[in-house]
Amino acid sequence: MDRLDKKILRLLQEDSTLAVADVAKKVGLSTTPCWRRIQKLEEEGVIQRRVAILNPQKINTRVNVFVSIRTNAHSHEWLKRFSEVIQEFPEVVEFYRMSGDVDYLIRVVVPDIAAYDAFYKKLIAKIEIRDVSSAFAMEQIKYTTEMPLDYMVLDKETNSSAA
Amino acid sequence: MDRLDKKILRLLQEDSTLAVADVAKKVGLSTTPCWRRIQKLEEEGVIQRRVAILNPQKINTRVNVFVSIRTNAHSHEWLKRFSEVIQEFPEVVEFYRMSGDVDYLIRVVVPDIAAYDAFYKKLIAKIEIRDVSSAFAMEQIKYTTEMPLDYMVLDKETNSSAA
DNA sequence: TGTGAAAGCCTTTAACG
DNA sequence: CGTTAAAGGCTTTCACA
Repeated sequence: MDRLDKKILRLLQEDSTLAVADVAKKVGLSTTPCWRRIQKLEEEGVIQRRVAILNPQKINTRVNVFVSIRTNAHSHEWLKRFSEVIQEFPEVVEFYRMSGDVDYLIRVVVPDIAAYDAFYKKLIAKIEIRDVSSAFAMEQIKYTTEMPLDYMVLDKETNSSAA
Repeated sequence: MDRLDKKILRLLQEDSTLAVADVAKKVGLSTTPCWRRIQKLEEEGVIQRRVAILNPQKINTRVNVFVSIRTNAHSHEWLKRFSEVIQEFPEVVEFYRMSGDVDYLIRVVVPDIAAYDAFYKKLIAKIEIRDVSSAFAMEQIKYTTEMPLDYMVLDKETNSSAA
């Protein structure tokens, strides 16, 4: 991966409907090499997928809840079961194993507090959890799927050659 | 929005490279009406954008940090400034105003703890914050841009008519 | 690796039930 | 609102530098 791949990724992270020819123009390439690069980035799994991002307002999932979970069952078995349970819920859009005093953190999207309560009841009915604490977001000020590309490790461009 | 729009959204949330004809087939429509529906969903802003999702591993942003922020400057001015500062950082991918004892919650993506420390220093150099506490994720178990569509409010399908 | 052009597929429009 | 079919554009491939 080099500077041009990075430019391509930057563009496609913003808008994946861009035509290959347009991407090519913007990065200063003609279509075929640009197409080949995009292809390669997909094969290598750098580009994982292309998706439509929906407006949460319009689909009635405007409330974000962060749920901190503590457990005493630190077994592999419990985590496996917990994982499976969580994956089943489409309301859970993010799920992290944490360091520190909280064991797991999940982000849940729902229309309102009542729906969160229903979700919560369904969750604790399915698996035993020592301690759950919920924090409600009043407002989502920023949300993006664009990752910073500043940390990308680029191949040394010692000259014009590459692998 | 009706049941068919919902199906279309479900498909495009998963994979926006699907050809209109394929979407049409899957929802049991022919291409033109399906195309018109997708067009409308975009115009109405239900579909906000189409983006490429990158693999965090490959672009060296595998570490997620959740930063809880408390402030005593509860003024509109302070929030405006804070917002602007945060938006500037590509490492901040989510930003919420919270209820409860934490005022703001942000998710930061970086390659490692050292990079987080550098980010942290840049942040506090730019704006005064009363209290910052960082929680590191050891593992991202689930991350999806797919929102649950179960809460969507559908038009009453009393018969076959619509607006 | 890059260029330019040809082939084929998809999107988009139009004409019509 | 649905269908079928034609037009135009984009992706993808190929031959070549």
